[in-house]
Amino acid sequence: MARQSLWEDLTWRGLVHQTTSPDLAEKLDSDFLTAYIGFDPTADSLHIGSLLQLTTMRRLQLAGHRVVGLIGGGTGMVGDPSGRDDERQLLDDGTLERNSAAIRDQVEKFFAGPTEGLGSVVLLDNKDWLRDLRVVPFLRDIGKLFSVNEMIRKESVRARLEGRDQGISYTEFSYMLLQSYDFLHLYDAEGCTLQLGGSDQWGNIIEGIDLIRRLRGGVAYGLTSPLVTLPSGAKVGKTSAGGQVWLDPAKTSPYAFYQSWFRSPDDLVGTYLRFFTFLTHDEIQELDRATETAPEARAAQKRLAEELTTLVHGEEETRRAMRATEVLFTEDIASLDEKLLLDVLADAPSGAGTPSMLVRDALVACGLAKSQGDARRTLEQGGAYVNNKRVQDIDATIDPSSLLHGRYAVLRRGKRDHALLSID
RNA sequence: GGGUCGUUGCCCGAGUGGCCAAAGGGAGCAGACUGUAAAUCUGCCGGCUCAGCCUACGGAGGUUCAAAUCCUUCACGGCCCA
Repeated sequence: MARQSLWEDLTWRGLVHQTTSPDLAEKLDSDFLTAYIGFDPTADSLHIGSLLQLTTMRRLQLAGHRVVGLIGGGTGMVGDPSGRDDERQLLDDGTLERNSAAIRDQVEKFFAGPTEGLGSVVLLDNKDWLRDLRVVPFLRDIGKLFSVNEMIRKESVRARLEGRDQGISYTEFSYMLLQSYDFLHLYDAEGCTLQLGGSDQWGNIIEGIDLIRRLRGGVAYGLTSPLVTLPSGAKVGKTSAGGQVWLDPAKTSPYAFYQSWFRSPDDLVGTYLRFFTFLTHDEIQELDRATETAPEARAAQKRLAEELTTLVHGEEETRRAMRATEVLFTEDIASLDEKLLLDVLADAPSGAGTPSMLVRDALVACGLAKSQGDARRTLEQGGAYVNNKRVQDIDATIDPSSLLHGRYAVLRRGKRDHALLSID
């Protein structure tokens, strides 16, 4: 059967930032390639930046290509200078090991499920071939092919050379060689001819392609996608607390995950739908129109949040998040039965209190305010709510008769952050 | 190794003996406006038992009635020289 053009789809979605060769478009649609994409084990979970890499892998897989997910257990020992203005803190082996394992699990989970008719997915860790590299042969065979003149012209390096305060260590300077070597290795061992990455990986990718050409006379390709921190440099997918949005439900609850997408600004929601979801072009365009004609309904944001939460956390968690979203912002919250109330707030921070305690103490106890002063300020400024009713008196207490089911109070700070206070 | 400059609050960055919890900007928080959006405007933005007190200007020690500011020393980093 005629394949739907992957290239056209990627282009339409805005996922193509740069390619190393115009031939790639043709290749992607006519051949079955093996492509790889790297994941840095710098934390014990992937975040939504890497979600883009996962979905892109998925798109290739759906088109029948074979994809290799490469965990950077070896390169993680060195640190990629790309896009950083300071030297990386090196992780110790134990941490690296744990991070690699956690990320491996997440990637595996993401690709779990029926695989019929799809390209295969392989997970590898570059420590398996980098760890035991021997210095002298490496310098002789690989290092020889790199020109320092060229390397220091790379943006990632130059920024650090010109920076007044921060230099670059030889260790990080060598990173490029290792990533290039990865590509060479995968070319040899897996027949991999395409590397995907964020646009900040461009420099590293073309060095790898060069290496393959010079050492093997082979042709390999690179395809970069835009960085998710987009146009206006907007705060993409930060939680309302300003933190990173993780894929690990223990680090970012499914509810918080859902909410972070639900709050996408109008002018970016269309981009996100294209980047992250597998909705059809028609569906997306329809949502674009909805945003234009009835922005207050936030149909696009809703759909985005629903799709992505399902993709990452599954249907059950998504249902819970949606249900919580429906009641959490009105005084109707008092009408929820106890089980549903607890269910809905299961992901929110919580704290224990005593009857008639000061509201400001309660805010701190639940973690909604980080200090007494902070809580006091929130009250003064009219940003504090108990059971979605605004409270402004600094010395207000929790009225025992207003407790839900005799022992709960739902605290809220500002428009969006909730917490559950339980009274013994 | 030598010389020199630097290390300030979440980040950038002023401050070179008292008027400094420390200018300015950014980020963040709250409010108005609203749609759990953006923009704009206003207020806040170390902690506390909050008109006062405590902790802070890389670490330690010292000079002084008084130090982010001066001295000594250590650590880290930039640049130049070897």
